[in-house]
Formats: sequence, structure tokens, C-alpha cells
Amino acid sequence: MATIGDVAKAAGVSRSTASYVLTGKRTTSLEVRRRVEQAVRDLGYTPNAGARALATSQSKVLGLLVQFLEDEFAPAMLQYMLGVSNVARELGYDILMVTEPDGSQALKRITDSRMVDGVVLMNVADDDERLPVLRASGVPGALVGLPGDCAGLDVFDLDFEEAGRTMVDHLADLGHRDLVLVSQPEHVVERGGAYVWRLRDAALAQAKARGITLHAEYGESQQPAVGRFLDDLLDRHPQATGLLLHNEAAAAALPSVLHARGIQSPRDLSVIGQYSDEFARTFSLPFSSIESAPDRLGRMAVRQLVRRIEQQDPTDPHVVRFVSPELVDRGSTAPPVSPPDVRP
Amino acid sequence: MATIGDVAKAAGVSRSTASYVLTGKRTTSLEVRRRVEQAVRDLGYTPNAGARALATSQSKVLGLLVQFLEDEFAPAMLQYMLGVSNVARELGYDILMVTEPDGSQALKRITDSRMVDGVVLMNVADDDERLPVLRASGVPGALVGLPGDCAGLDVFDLDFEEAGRTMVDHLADLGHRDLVLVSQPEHVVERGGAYVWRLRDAALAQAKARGITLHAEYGESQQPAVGRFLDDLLDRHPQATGLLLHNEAAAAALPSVLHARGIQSPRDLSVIGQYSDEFARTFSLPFSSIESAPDRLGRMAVRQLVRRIEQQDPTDPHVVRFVSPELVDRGSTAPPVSPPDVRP
DNA sequence: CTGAAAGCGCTTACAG
DNA sequence: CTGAAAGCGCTTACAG
Repeated sequence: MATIGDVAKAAGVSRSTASYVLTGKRTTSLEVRRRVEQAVRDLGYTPNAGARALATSQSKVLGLLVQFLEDEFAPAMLQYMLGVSNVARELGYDILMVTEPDGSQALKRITDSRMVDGVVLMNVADDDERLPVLRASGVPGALVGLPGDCAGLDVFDLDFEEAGRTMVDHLADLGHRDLVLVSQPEHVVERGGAYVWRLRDAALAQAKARGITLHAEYGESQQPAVGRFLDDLLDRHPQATGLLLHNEAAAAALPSVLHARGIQSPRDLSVIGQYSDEFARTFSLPFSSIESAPDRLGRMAVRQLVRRIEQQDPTDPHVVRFVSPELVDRGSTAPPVSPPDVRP
Repeated sequence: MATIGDVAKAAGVSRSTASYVLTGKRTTSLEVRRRVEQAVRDLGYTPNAGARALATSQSKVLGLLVQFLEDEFAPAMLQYMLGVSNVARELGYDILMVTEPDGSQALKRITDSRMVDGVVLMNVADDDERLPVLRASGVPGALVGLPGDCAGLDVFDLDFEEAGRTMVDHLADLGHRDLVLVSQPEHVVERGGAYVWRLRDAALAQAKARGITLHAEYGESQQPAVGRFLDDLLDRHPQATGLLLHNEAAAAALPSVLHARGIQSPRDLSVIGQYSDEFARTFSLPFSSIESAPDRLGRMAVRQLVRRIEQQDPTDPHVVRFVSPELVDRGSTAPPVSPPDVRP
């Protein structure tokens, strides 16, 4: 590979001048600029990334820390990742994707070695063990997911409280009085997946406020367990007329379960989920849903991260931003046929 | 951050000695080794990745080039990516994930700048425009997917011909004589997605050899188009008793379509697909399938790539390896109820 | 078994 | 407007 020395020689200038033409960090005569640019083309010169990183203390790489946990729904992650990756490239950064189970160690490795200028953390838990490492590293970080303590961090997440309330309100407004919520598996809660209880607690509070019943349950994440779970659930709640799904695997499994039981939606049961529209179209999920906007969250996180990396103003206040959920109507909800309570 | 100079000073040795202790590239006295290791711990020293890359010409990073194309099924990609990422880390490499639409340019960028020691190419097309760039770069590369010309490359793919034959044989052995194959959208073929025609052509040939009818069609990749397509398909082939799905979106959409038409599988229609078991369990796909083994392919590709990077023996012959498909029985196939031809 | 020195390929004050 | 030189933080022949 050609070096900047080769370019300088070919253009008849010094290495520093060649460098300045490349970086544009000082004015150069048109003539010199032209000769250097010609040499760059002739030699097919590309700067050595390691050398540049060493000299500038900037790698132009962002770390993307993802965890694929047993009970969590992997494909949703992909949409966040694509939002992150695409906008990063637009802003001139590459993505170092880290999938190790031990996120703290991975984070320490990539920040201490200065491989990355900043990091995006996904699957953030309430008491995420990566956060102390991130804070100690001095490297800017943006989170997707809300931790218990946001101090010193830029945080982006869907407004799960609002999502929970919206789901309850939507069905309550239609006249439903007995609902069931299926959340992610309980393991996710134990791991500190705050989005589970944020939606759940808000939904329960809203149901209470509106004087209706909401049975909140934790589901499963894979077949055959999730199918059996749903079947059992419907056995246990025969009076329920509305189903809230905060669980993608359950949303995918539900149509067959309903079919096998001869239940039609929305005629016999109103159903509303929480996942992205992209997701619904790819996997033929027929239920109305709260849009989770994963790529939008990923994009927001990276924009803020890059802003912070490049402005270097530590006094700039950190942000915690919640994206408002939007309801996508797919016609799977309707007023209940028979009133849940038979009034005299 | 501490540098190796700080470590050397703290340990009372020269920088070169400290470095040798770290790399283990020459013998050191136990005493010196202990002092250096203590200093490393005390200072929390981690080598600067850029400096090391500059000095060794090795970045310890692999490029992973993925493309998320409109008509292709994104979530399947994720499983390959995880196989790649996990085994890379086991072998001491990080992953630079590149999702740019212009793969050639991206490949040129990351290889010319020496950001990566090798690359894994996914979604490889028959006449993939990234391959000339890869060959010119001199950087080792491993492909997932079979291109028209494999010269100088390590190639890994599922044996799609065998998969097509297996699907046909399975249904033919059960007595089916009129089958329909739903492939990926035709766009994928136009882009050079060889896996589509490899499975399709082999299935057609096998059907011919066995004297049965196979109608080969191209499907859609998303709702609502894929649902309409399947419905129309069943209208057009009322005599078919078996359905072969080489199209994940179609597999996800089919259960509702069958339900709406009052068709039961396998009683009225035998169905066999081609996707990973992981996938079937996550998305509740109820059909028997040919396992696509994505993480296994990803792992194989990285192992070979790292072997090639580290041995540096250009005479080592390149490999083209096909993984044999395996049938996972989910009970969605059975002998046809009524013989397709009513014989006198 | 260890150290002083050169070099990897850039960028960037410092001079002119 | 341009150049010579130092420096980023490592590794690795070369000496001893």
C-alpha cells in the first residue's frame, strides 16, 4: 500500500503538506492541492487507519454493544442495530459490533484500547453492570433502554409507560372491562429489563384508574412453551375480552392458538401488541400494535453520541429522551360482543 | 491512559522488555515478568490498539459485510452474524460490521485502510461485484454464499441442490404427485441470489426424474403482498397436495391463509419449508423444514478465515464447503388423502 | 536474559 | 503558503 510519503514524493511536496491537503486543516495553493489529489488517485492512496488513530487519538469507530440473551427476542435487536449502523456511516463512523455475553469486560477492552471513540449500549438493564465501566472509561456513551441511574449518560427509549396506558385506554374506550397482559418472560424482569415493568406497572395503574380489571402475566419466549402458555392463559381467563401483548413470540404464536380454539379476533377477542410495523409485515403478525420505532431510536442515539464526541463540551447537559408510542391499527380490536358483567 | 512506558517505569525495566513480557515473544526472567505483570495490574494498562496495529500490521479485527436488501429476509442474517461474531471473539478478533448498500466501496475502504485483517462476505451474489475488490485487496476473505467464480476464495454454503432434492423426495416418497414450490421473490434471482435457483433447479430436475409435477413460483417478501400471493397460488393449483417453501415470509404467512381457506395441514396439504430450527421456534412456524444451519456456516467461515490469516501460507488450497441439509420433522407432511390422479 | 534505537504511517505545532 | 521535525504508542531486529 502507498503511504503518505509516496503521495508526497509523487506530488513533489513534503509529507506535511500532503497531509494538510488530505485533512484540509490549513490552506494550500490550488496547484499543490491538484498535484496531491492527482497523486492520491494515481496511487490509490488510503490513509492507514491505525496510524491516523494513533496520531489523532480518534478511531472514527463506534462500539455497538449488543447482548443476545436467552429469553429476549433477538430479531427486534436487528432493527436497532441497522438504525445505528446506517446513521453512523452517514456521519463518518464505522461500527465495531460486540456480542460477547460479558459486556463489562468487552466494554473495558474496546474503550481502554482506544478502539472506539464512543459506544452505544443496547439491552440496557435497570442496574446495568456496564454503566460503571462506561463512566470510568471517559468515553462518551449513548444508551438504548432506560437504566435506574442516567447520570452522565444520553438515554433513548420508547415511552413504555405511555405505551402501557395507550393499550389499556384503547381497549377500555371500546368498552372492554376485563383484560389480560402478556409480558416478556419473568427472567427478563429478573435481569433488570425495565421496559417490562414500566409498561406493566403503567398498564396496571391505568386499568385501576379506569376501574377495569387487568390480569398481568409473564409469557414465554419460544415454541413449544409459548403456545402452551397462551392456551393455558385462555383457559384461565375465559371472561377476558381483550389481550395485550408485550411479547413478540407470543404475538407470533397467538394466531394458531386462537385458530385451534375456534376463537376469532376481534369478534371473540380484541388483541393489541407492541412491536414495530416492519416486524408485523415481515412475520405476518395480524394484530394492531404500538409501534416500537427501533430504527428511529438507534438513529437518535448515534446522532447524539457523535455530537458529543465531536463537540467535546463536557458541560453540555445529558439528555433522556422518550419516543412517544403510536398506535398502528390492523383491525384486531373491536367492542366486546357481550358485556363482561351481566347487569340486571 | 497508561502507556507501555509507564508500565516499564513502574516495573523498573525497559519498554522493550515490558513489551516482550506482554507479547511473550521472548523468554524473560520470572522476576521481571512478575514485576511487569504487577505494574500492568496496578496501572490498569491496556495496549493502544492503533499503535499495536501500526507496529504489527495486524488489527485483530475482521470485517463483516452484510447487506439488508429490500426483498431479502433480514432476520435470517442475524443468525449468521451471531455465529461469525461469537467465534471471532473466541479466536481473539473483533468484528467491524458494515451494512452499507455499496459493499464494494465499503470493502475497499476497510481493506485499504488496514482496519481489518480479513473479511467475511455475506449475501454473496452469483456475479458479486465485491469479489474483484476483495481479490485486489490481498486481504483474506471467506464467503457465505456461492458465487459463480470461487477462485482464490474460501466459500461456505448450505447445499441448496441437496435441499431441493430432499424436499421433493420427502413428499414424493409419501405419494404426492403434484407439488408447488414457492421461492424467494424474483428480484432476488435478478440480483444473482444463486441459492434461489440452485434449490429450484434441483427440485425441478428431481421432480422430473421421479415423474411428478412441480410448479415453481416466485413469492413475495412481506405482508400484505405475500398473503395475497399465497391465496392466489392456492386458487391456481387446486390439485396440488404438497407445498415447498423456500421463503421465510411465506412460511410465516401461510398458517393464516390456510386457516382462512379451511385447509388443514397435513390433512389437506403437506407443507415443508427451508429455514433454521431456531427460527421456527421463535416465530412459531409449524412446518417441517430443512435446517439451514446459519450459525454453523458463520462459524465455519470465520474459523477458516482466521486459519488463513494466521498461517499466511498462500499455497494452502482454498475450500468450497457445502453443509448437508437435515430434515426437521414437525409433522406437517403426510400421504395425500386422495390420489391426485383417479385411476380407473 | 535485557536495553537502546529504529520504525510502523500518520498529524501538527513550530519556523520561515 | 510550505517544510523539517517531533511525537502518537507500540514492536522488533540488533547488540551486548
